[in-house]
Amino acid sequence: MDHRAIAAKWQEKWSKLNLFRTKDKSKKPKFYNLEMFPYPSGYGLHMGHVRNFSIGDTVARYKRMRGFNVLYPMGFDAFGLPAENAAIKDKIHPKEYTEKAMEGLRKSLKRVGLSYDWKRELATCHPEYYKWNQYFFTKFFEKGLAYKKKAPINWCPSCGTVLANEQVVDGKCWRCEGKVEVKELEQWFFKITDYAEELLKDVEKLAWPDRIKAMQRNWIGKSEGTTVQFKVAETNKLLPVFTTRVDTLFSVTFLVIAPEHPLVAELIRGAQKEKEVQDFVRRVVLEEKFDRAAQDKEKEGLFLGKYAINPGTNEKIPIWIANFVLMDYGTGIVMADAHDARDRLFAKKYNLPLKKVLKSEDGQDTDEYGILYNSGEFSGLRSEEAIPKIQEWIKSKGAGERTVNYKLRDWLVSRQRYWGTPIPIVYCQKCGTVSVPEKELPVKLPEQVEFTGKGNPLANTLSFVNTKCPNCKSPAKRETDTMDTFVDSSWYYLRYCSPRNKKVAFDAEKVKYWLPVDQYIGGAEHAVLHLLYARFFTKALRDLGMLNFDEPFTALFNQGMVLKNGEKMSKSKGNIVSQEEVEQKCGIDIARLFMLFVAGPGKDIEWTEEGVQGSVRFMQRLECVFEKPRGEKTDKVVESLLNSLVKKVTLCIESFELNKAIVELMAFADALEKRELISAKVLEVYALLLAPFIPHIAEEFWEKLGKKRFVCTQKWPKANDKKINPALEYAEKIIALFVKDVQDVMTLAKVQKLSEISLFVAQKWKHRLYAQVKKLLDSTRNPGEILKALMQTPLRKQGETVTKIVPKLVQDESRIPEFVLGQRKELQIFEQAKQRLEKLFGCTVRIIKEQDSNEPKAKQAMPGKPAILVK
RNA sequence: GCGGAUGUAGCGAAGUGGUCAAACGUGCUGGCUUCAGGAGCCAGUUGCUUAGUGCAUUCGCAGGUUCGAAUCCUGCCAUCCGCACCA
Repeated sequence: MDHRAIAAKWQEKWSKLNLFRTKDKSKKPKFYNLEMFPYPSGYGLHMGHVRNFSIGDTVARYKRMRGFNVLYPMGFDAFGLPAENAAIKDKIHPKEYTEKAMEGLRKSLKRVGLSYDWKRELATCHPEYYKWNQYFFTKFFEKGLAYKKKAPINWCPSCGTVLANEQVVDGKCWRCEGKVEVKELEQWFFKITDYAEELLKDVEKLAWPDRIKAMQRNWIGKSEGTTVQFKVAETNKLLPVFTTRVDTLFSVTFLVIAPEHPLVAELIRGAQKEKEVQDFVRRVVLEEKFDRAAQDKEKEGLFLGKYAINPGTNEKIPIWIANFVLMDYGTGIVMADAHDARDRLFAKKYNLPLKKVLKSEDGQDTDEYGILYNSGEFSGLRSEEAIPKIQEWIKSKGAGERTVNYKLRDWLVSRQRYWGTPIPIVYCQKCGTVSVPEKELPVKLPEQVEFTGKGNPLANTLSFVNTKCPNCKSPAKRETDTMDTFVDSSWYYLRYCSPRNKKVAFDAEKVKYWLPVDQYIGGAEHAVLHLLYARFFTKALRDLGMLNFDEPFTALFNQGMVLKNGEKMSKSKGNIVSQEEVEQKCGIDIARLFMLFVAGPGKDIEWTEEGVQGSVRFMQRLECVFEKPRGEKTDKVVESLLNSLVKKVTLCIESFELNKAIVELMAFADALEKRELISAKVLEVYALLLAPFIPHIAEEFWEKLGKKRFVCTQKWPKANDKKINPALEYAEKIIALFVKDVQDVMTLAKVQKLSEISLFVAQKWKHRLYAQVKKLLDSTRNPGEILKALMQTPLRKQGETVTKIVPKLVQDESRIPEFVLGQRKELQIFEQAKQRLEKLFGCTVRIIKEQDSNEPKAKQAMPGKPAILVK
């Protein structure tokens, strides 16, 4: 088979007939299946992408066959730094670079045979798209959700721009891994902190991987505690301190303030230590923030020469500044006590007093929750009791209150780069900061700019900077920062519902129909970046009255990476296996099949030639199977296997266990190879089941079977689930078990005597009986006849009978049904079971009543027990 | 330190209280077929043993619950990921 030709053939047919175009109206239930859209980097598609998208495509195709109206779109996250860096380096305009890359990516994606609705394609760098980024920005601005402030921010010198907190990893830039510095700059922020509580709370509602949910919770970092106001001695100044351990209040012997805290300057103004403190602050602050945060960093501090009053003890305690206190957590001031390891270290170094106030139940020193002493009226209380009481007491004194603190910071969205959405703000001397009204949007990115690699090209483009105030029409200047590209990806899933609409960002009716996304698929690298921002956007737009749901992605699946030689594929390591290469070598269906088969879709996999060979062989076997002569009738065994195959494959896809589904499909090919009687009907159903996994080849098979239209538009097969008497079913299961053993014994041991078989079976039965009886009692209404048969079965090796065991299992005797049925009825059940077994196994089954065995032992063991013999 | 996961043949990976631990794939060993093969078929791949059956051991380690545990509970150990001087 020429896999490349087949793939091309069917891709063309699908596309010609717009087979995957999605309608916005349908009587079918909707299913929004979405993959994180790719960044068009110009390096093309590698197997990591192919795996990711194949998983989504398999689900989409399956859901379509199951009768869902499936929205399965694709687009490009097209703004971003690499395009701009290419412009500086290779003198290609970012627009050109990006369009080229998208063109290449689009072609590659189509060659993978992914069933996207390409009519809905979008690219975030097009003005028709980013216009709405700007629209949302102005709405956020009006509502106070977007604001500008001067703050110390993360600056990446190599990217020449600021970064959000989420984009700093280990003190390094998430993109270029360059060292991040701290700068004081005026920047635009989105007020994501307003949603901290809701973002945290709603994590519980999500059908997301635990890992991702934990990371989100962790990032939001809620901690409940107390803000205590420490009065500066001999003044009315208050120093607010956040603590989670207010039970150690009476242990506080000094305060420590972050050096860059604005109150520091105020405290020392005019004091004799002023100069010394300023020098210290300058030195510490100049140190890079992320070096300073290193755990093994030597703790350094300086006494300010001032004192505060501990509201617990009313004692005068010294105020220090130190490098280990973080400005951006809590209030930037900590109360230092003897029950914190860091504070103790610091106190030791500078000879500060310490005072213990906690001990454990057994009188030992402890830093954990314990029993208070030396704590005034709270002595003797346990920490858990003391905390709320101290909070109350402090509140009544006006010296503080219960507070909740979050680690989450506001989202810094300004970027000093060209290739992004211009922030739609104008600075007017008269009117101040003015947002651009909707009718003047989009503020287009000027194309005639110079890429020098120094500074923001927009800031150097006067024709862009100089404008008129939208209010008063007097000369004004534009904001030259662009938006973080994560703004683009925070709402693209809404745009897919109406991608060409020029009047609104998204058609409310259509969004109401399609959203939220039923299945989102993507890598774990966006655990706190994109996923948190998108959640925030959804909630913010809801509060602007534009959406009526709280969470954008109901279910999330993290696919694993594709490794080569144990490492993630990357350009720099030179271990990229490209889509093109694989398509040439073995065909895209085989590659897809391999990646879905080799491990669960959530695990990392290694790309190996040997592994792919397995899929090649399976494909060859499939070809043989589909070329076998076909009859009218089908082997009964095949029919039964097919029925259970349908059930299993359906179940596996539903639970994202695509690897297991393929295992079942492989096993069925084996069975077909060994059988002679196969009807066309069986192969048709088989082709349907294969279709989501190997879409092109399955179409080819379908055609070979003489079927019209497409396999991918057919209905998913239904398993034949006949309702049967549960008692009968049970008898059948037991007999099936019997039959298997008898077969084993007879074929392997070549033993003819039934008594020997009985012995063998009886031994094997013991443990099975427990299970069966247990299940029987749980699941069957009237299992008397079978139970009786079971209970009469002696278990000779252990000298036990079922009768002895059953009461142990069931305390409630009443649950054991009465045995009203006699021997004759019992045989009748076996007779019925026999008939069904014959169907099932396609062989002759005879019921034999044991008589006249020569072996006395066996006779004793199996008195008159019906057995089944297979021929 | 906090949080999340994972631990089963040489490797990848099934099995999550009971028919059988190791399906399926790959690798390796032997045999058959072939001019040849990076092709196909058959057998084997924890140990002892058999003409065939069988017996013992085994799911990171140690306990516990159960008639019965890879599976449930407790405690350790190892690996991976995220956060971290978070007060």
